[in-house]
Amino acid sequence: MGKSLGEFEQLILLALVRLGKDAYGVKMRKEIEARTGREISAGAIYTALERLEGRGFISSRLGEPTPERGGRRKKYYQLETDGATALRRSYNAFSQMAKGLGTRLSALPADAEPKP
Amino acid sequence: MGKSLGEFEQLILLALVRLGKDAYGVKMRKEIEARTGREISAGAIYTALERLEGRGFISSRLGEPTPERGGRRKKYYQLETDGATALRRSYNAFSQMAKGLGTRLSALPADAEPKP
DNA sequence: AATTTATATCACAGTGTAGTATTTATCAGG
DNA sequence: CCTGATAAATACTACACTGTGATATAAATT
Repeated sequence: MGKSLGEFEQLILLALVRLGKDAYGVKMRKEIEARTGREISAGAIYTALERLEGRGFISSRLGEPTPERGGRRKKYYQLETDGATALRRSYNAFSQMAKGLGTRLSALPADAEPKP
Repeated sequence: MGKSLGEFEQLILLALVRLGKDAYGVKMRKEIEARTGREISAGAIYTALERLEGRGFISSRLGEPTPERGGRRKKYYQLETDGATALRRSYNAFSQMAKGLGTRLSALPADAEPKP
């Protein structure tokens, strides 16, 4: 596809930005679920993260083990230049397309009516 | 995938809402290109439109021939209930995830810095 | 060893896209 | 009025990339 992001990838990068230095898989998943109300399988996150890293959009480092009842170490992610660019583009594209439609969108429970 | 929309599909539905009764392939394409600055092949639009119609998200009707130097008839699209629901969801998800990040996103030319 | 936290792998369906082709209309010349 | 040229628009094809659930591993603590 090249430079652009899928919808899910967008959400992941947004979660990453939101969480800042505390961005790792499990937490991103919870963040997205909490904010969007949509359920996400664990696997989906990691697959997407790997692909994003493969494209150089994000980078990762392993965290130190924390004494919180054991468990595997966290893998923290950081947004890279190309990822930031792509995210900004997606964000702008969406904003430009949605600009001025706020009301019409929130008020679309049934079908769309062009003008009253 | 079920109910959710891809990024491109979002843009198409947003274009559709924007254009209202004047929403047909060529015009949607121009609208998206004009607003997002990103080039789109003609084929991409129609493939996506067909799939969206297949899912019942939109419906279409053929327009009458117009005397504007000939050419095939336009196919006008309309947003259906399910499509409106899906679009609203996508929109809300994105908004929720991006909420408060406006500044941080616009100001991400290079790489991300969590906090100064 | 059992339990917990977290990430990894797989495989298949769905979406994105460019490139090429086809259809349908009008226009101009004869 | 036919007929070929031209214009406008949509359709088809094929392949790469993304979305996703299911299942499996791994690494740490108790």
